[in-house]
Amino acid sequence: MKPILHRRRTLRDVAKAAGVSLSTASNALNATGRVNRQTRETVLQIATEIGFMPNALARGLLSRRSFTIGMLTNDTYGRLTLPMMAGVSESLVDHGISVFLCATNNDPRRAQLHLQALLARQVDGIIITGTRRDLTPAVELSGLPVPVVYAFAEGPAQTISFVPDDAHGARLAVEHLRSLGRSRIVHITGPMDYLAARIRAAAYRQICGDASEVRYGAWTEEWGYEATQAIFSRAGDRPDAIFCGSDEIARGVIDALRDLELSVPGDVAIAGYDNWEVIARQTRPPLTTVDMELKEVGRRAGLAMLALTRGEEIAPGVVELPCRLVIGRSCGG
Amino acid sequence: MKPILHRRRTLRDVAKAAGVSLSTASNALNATGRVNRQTRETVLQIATEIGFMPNALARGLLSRRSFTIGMLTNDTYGRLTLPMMAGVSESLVDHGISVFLCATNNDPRRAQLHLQALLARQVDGIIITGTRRDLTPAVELSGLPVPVVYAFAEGPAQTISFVPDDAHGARLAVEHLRSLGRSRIVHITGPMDYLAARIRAAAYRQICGDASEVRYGAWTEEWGYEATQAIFSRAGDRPDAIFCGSDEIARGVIDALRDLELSVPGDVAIAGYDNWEVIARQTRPPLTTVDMELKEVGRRAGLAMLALTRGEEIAPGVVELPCRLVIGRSCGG
DNA sequence: CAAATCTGCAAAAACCTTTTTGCATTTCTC
DNA sequence: GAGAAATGCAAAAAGGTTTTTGCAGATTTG
Repeated sequence: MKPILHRRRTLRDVAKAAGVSLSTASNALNATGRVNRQTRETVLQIATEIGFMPNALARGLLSRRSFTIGMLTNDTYGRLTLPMMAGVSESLVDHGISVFLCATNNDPRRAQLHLQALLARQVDGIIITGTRRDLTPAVELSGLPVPVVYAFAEGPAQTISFVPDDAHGARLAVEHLRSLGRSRIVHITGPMDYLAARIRAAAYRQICGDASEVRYGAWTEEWGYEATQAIFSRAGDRPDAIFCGSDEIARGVIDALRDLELSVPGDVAIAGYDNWEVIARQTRPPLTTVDMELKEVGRRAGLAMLALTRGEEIAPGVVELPCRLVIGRSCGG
Repeated sequence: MKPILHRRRTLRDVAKAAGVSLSTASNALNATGRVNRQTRETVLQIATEIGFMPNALARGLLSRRSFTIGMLTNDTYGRLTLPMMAGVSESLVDHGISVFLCATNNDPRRAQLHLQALLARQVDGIIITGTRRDLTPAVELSGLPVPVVYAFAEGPAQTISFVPDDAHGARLAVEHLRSLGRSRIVHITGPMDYLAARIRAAAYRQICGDASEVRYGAWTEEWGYEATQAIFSRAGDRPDAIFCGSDEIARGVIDALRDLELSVPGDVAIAGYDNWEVIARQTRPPLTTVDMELKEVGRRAGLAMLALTRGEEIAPGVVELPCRLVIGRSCGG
């Protein structure tokens, strides 16, 4: 298939058709300078008639702003990136900014390649997103000629980052469980080398005090199953609630409880984390879980970027954004 | 934080530092024209020294090719888009092409907005991705000044589309089940208004003939559970295998079988569809499932786009790409 | 009514790169 | 050693837009 590539219309076409000069046509379209009302209307009408659309390349060349930004992600799966992307887009599309998405696949060489390409394209800024908040970027980013913002990843000192408030998320879940009368709550979560896991565990410990018990492992269903088996096979008091570090873990936990012939939430209440809809909503019972509001994280990062590209100053630091508790049926109440 | 925005280096800077004219500098860097070896080396060295990087905007303005493409998606969740995006990127990044990702959220107004922006940015082409192959795009795309390619969506006549070969995927699963000695296979799948569901069902029917039974419903775990309950609560022969239209359905089916105290794969073998890793691998037992090779779909779409932007001709039509069977333990064997 | 102000438009410069053309030198050929 | 060819570089044009400057003619002011 060979598409008909009719040459795109330029300002010159508009000017010629309207019988005015380039500058007048430009002024008319942008409502700048001094243009007679009648003239302006003629130009506007002709512009829409022939489908004129200003060439963003030429514009960017002149203004030294491309009205584009780059987003570098190492997420191959998309579960974190796309919601954030939606937030970024949402905050920027109305300001005429488009987003280059670059998947690095955790390959430093590829990341470097993408970065070079973005800079060559004169992006106005770069947003780095990670799959965990304590991941060092695969590429050197200091001394760039454009502002950098981190989303779902903590940048180095003197940079700006937006991350979910893990402590807040953990408190939401744990306090919800306690408000429902549960007192023997254990916490099954992911690997200890995840900063997010440690922060959530600390928040949980602060609330539950001496009664607290944290089990670090993996972000998998299997680990949730295994940990639950271990917990319920030993002697002594049995927990009446489990706060899980992810919805996948929660799912494994519920599976194990079913095999142990314990009811959820009757015998044990379960709280998840992530609000990964496909899991959370389809688990039986549907999970009560913590939503990290990734879209909002993206939106805030986009807004910060917008301010920076305008030359406004923003205080560096890590901004922690509140989470939201999604009520399912796994905690009862 | 106010970043230090040291002005980006231009070719003029290089030329001045090297003591040559703009044209010579350009020729030296691009290995065009006639340039003395010594001069060229000097220019090259200075260019790397001061970190010169040609301005893609200026380049694009001149060459009338921006070396960018736009990707329009209505997938909010990201499960389909990001793998395809990775494939698209992979086939294009080495040719110096970057990708604008635009999430339309199924909102025609937003889609139109993104489309306008892409055209203004002089993209060399547009890739449309859908969440199902029979989805009409939210925006008018005929008569565009740039080539359009569809990925995981069938475009109208005279366009180019790449989709997974649903019939092939279904055959892979069903024939695998049969090769393991299963003969009473039922098919539980999603809504009948999905073309993909109908194609897979037809392929399944062709193999199983009179013994075939298709249950259309929803792409959910719940539906899988419910359909399984219905099938096994009636009188007559019980199936020894279930071919599921999605991994989520498969999961619901397995759940139901467990409640019926039937073993998987001992009593009933289960095949899924999608190879949605988080589900497929973490189900107990891990699913044998069909992978649609989304990355390859994206890669092929990218390659087609590349050819089109070079002015090569490509025959229109729907290209169906083979699927791959991923062996888990849910079918035994 | 002369001077000052305002109005409407055009010309030209600028953004940064690539490519074509042109002009001196130098090197080769007979 | 004279004409032809090759070499090395610079100047200029082009791509599409925005913005500054300039210049007439119309209108207002004292």
